[in-house]
Amino acid sequence: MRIGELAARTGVPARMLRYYEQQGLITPHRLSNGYRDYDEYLVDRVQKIRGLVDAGIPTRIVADILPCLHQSRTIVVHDAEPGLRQLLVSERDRMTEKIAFLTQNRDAITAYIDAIDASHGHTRERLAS
DNA sequence: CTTCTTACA
DNA sequence: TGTAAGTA
Repeated sequence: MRIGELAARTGVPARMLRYYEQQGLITPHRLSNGYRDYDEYLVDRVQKIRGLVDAGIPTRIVADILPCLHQSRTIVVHDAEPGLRQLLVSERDRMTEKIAFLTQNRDAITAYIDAIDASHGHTRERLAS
């Protein structure tokens, strides 16, 4: 598929798909006309990339983690590089901290939303969200 | 009409 | 990340 379809199916802008390619996160083939040609499995791969990046993981790190997520759910590690393990451990810890941080913010926002609902009177129904 | 690259904001 | 330009 071409970039437009992949963008639509993943929700990731074509601009970012080209960017991911520059970062070495994905390597689509090229059509005779020069257009990028993405394989089906890249849909899943891009969604995983977006998940990692959205979690705040720098793309350079994502590039290291990606090969571990080799398509299927089974994690296949070819090279058990010692440096990578340590890197991932520290990244995971950062994720844990970030999750705690986000959890606090989410709860704060929830409280705020409740306050808004409360101020709008109890007779009004909330049909929209 | 979609995509490509490069470059600027 | 969005957008403009000039192509293929």
